[in-house]
Amino acid sequence: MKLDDIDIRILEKLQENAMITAKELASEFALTTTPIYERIKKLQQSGIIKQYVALLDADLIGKSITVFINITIKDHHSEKRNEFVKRMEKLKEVVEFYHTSGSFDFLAKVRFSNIQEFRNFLVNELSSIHNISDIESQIVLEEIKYSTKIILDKTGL
Amino acid sequence: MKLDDIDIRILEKLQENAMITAKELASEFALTTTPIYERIKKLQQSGIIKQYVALLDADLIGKSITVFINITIKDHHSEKRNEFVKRMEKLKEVVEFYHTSGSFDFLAKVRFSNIQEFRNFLVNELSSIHNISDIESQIVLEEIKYSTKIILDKTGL
DNA sequence: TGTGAAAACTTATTTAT
DNA sequence: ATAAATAAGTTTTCACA
Repeated sequence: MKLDDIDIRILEKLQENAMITAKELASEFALTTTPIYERIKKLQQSGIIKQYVALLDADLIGKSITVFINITIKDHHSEKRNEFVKRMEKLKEVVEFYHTSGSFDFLAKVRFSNIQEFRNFLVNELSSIHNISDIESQIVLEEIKYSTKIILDKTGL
Repeated sequence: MKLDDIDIRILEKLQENAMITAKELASEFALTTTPIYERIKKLQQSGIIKQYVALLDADLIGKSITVFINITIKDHHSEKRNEFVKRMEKLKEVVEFYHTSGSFDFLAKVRFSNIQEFRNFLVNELSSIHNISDIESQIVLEEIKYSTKIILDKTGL
C-alpha cells in the first residue's frame, strides 16, 4: 500500500492517541470526516495498523521490575532451537523476545512485581528449559524512555 | 487506587483491544454500560491507563531494522550523565531507553529503514555525543514476540 | 455500586459532485 | 477522491434504587 502525506500524518496521530476522532483529524487536515474514515479503514485493512491497545503504568499496578535477559543456546539445530523458542514465548512474564546478533543469541524482556518473582523465574522457569548455555541479566534501574511510536518517513516506503 | 476483579479484567481487555465498546464489556461481565464507563474513567484519571495507541506493522512501513545498543559511559557524575541521557532520549530513532545494571550502563532500542540508516546513526548521531566509552550493538534478526500487555495479578497490588 | 432511560456525539452508509 | 446528509449505534449524564 502506498502512503501519501495525509496517511502518514494520520498514522503519526493515531500512534500518539488512538482515541482521536475522525472529526478532530478532519479539522486538522481541513477535510471532512468521510475521507479520514475511509483512509483509516484502508490502513487497518492493509495491516499497517495492527492493533489498538491501552498502555498501562507498570509502577501503579505493581509491576515495577523489568529485566532484559540475554541468552545463548548450546544447540542451534532447528528442532532444538524451535523447542527453546516455543518454551520461551509461552512464558507470560516474557513480554518481548528477539533473536539477535552479537555475543548472545536471544534477548528477552521480562516483567515482575518484585525481585523474588524474578528469582523464582530464573530458578523455576528458565532453569527448566533445555538447551540454554549462558544467561546474562540486565535489570532495568530506570525506564528513561518508552514509546511504541514508529517515526514514518518517505525513505522506507 | 485499589483494583477489584472487574477492573483487572477490564484492563486485560483494553490492553488487547482498546476499541472494545463499553457495551461489549458490559455484556461480558453481566453489567450495564454505566459502571463499565465509570470504571474506565477512574482507571484513566488515576493514571493506570496512561495512553491509547495504534500499533503499526514496522515491516509494512519499511522500518524493519531494529537494534539494541548497549552503551557504557565514562563519567557518571550527574551533570555529564544527564547531558548524555538528554541527548540520547531526544534522538527520534531511539524508541526505548533504559538505565540498566550489568556490564553496560544503558540500553537503547532503535529503529531504522535499512542498514545504511543504522550506519549513519552510529557515525553521525552517536559519535557526536560525548561521554560514551563503549558501544555494543545487537541487531534484531527476528522479532519473535512483541507485546505491550502487562499481566495483572493480585501479587503486586 | 449499580440500573435504565434520555441527550449528545460519533461512526458508517448513501447519494451526489 | 471528497462533500453533505442521514441512519445506526455508542458514549455520557442523570435520576433513582
